[in-house]
Amino acid sequence: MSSRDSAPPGAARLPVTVDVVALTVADGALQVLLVTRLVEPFRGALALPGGFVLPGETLPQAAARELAEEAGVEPPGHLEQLRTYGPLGRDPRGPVLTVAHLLLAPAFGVLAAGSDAERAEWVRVDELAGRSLAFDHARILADGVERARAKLEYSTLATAFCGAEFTVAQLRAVYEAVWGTRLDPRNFHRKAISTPGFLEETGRVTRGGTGRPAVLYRLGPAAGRAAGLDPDDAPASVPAVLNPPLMRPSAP
Amino acid sequence: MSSRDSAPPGAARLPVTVDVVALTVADGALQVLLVTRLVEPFRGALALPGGFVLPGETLPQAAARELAEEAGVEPPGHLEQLRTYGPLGRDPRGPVLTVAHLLLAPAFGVLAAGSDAERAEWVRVDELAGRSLAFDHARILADGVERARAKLEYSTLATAFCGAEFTVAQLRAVYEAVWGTRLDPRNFHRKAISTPGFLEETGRVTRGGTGRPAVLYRLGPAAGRAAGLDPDDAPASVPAVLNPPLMRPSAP
DNA sequence: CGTCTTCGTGTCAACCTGACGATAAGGGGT
DNA sequence: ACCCCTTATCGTCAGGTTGACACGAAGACG
Repeated sequence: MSSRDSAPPGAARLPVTVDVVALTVADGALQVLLVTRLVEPFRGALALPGGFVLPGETLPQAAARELAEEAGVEPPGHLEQLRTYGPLGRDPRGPVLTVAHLLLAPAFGVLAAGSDAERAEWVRVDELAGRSLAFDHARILADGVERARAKLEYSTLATAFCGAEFTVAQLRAVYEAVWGTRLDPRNFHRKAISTPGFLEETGRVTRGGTGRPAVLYRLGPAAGRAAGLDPDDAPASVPAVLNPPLMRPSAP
Repeated sequence: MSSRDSAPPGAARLPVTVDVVALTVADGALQVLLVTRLVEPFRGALALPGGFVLPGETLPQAAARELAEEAGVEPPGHLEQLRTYGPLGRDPRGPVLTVAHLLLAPAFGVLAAGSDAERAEWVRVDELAGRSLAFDHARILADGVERARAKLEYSTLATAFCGAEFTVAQLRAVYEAVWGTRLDPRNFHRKAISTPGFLEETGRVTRGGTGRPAVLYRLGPAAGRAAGLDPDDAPASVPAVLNPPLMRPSAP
């Protein structure tokens, strides 16, 4: 018998949460926003920011609200859905479905925790090896990092880690931090410049830094800018303009 | 205040469904399994097979059960999660969360609908242009097809459409059907053969067909075979062994 | 005015792709 | 047995892309 009847007979009504893997690049390293849990279960453990979806909320809205509550700011950057986990075997209190999201953003400061808010902080991903997270958040984080690494290969998403204007060297630093590798500056420069629609010259250059000044670019027309908090968060929102892709080096 | 308390205060408990984009290649075309709805809403309309998640079920279990109920068979092939579609604005009865899945399988027969079961049938994707599906299933289907097209580029998933043993020409036919393009048989053969770990010779050849007999292959060791109904459906279950990828031709 | 540092351009071999010719190996008709 | 048709597999070759690396450009600093 078909089970899409108007009144689901034995259908489960599940509590639904959103968890956010918020990544940024700072100090030359990939960092993730984590909170210290103040309540059971997993009290005192590190966890991804997140919480229950409220009635009348869309998923991106819930993700943005939780980020705002726990980091204290309206986060910029690119937000996309990552994957759904559950509902069994991931919360000791019972079945819970969680829709994980991925946020790629320029470094932004987190508000010091006020009163009962969970304390949020940036943690270097490479220093999390071995440390355990609450729930199944270690796996969700691993999936998010892998998604980010893969997306840099064939999309222009690396620019989501940069500000509005950036140099080719800053963009390269993003790739190096996310992939954990070193890239040849000259070859990277050639690929970035020669990819049509990737970078758009602003006409301005950096000033005051050490070494020769660098030309400033912004994200070119080929990429759909500002996927931001698009309520209809399209999966193909970032087109694959890097064709052929910029591949991460496999073996050293 | 943090909202991951043990008793969610105003947290929504949502009905959750799974919908399955089941794709196969038959008659040289990409086809999708659709059912005709027998109940409101969208009575009489075409829809993806799917239904409510039952208590105590995992998501892949629910997807497999719905497929079995509506197609009448235990489907083989590769099942993976596609994406979750938000609770708002997609079902006239109210908020419903649906976790869409993607099944890539060799052609299998669907049981003629028994009694009250919805009638399931294979429909060519290219003949669906313009026709509308129930709920937001048109968009889910589009996302699933796009995911399948993209995955063929850098993974060995095309073999999920084939049986245990197949020829290079059959594999090429899968690419041509999914991408809707023609590929040069000689260049495709070279790429498929020269990719390490992709194909493994069985030592046997086809018999009886027209033309020169072809060598039979099976999926090589580089790919994690049988992602099937893995309860812990890993997202990175299919490694990117096609490096550099096999790119679909862009513009003629 | 050197020197240091980083930015940007050029060069070159190795590799990969797309286009396409050539050969191999069956089946079917005469 | 032979020709012909079809499909599979192997080669060849020009053009584009990558990785490695030399070299000039342009500011900061002593």
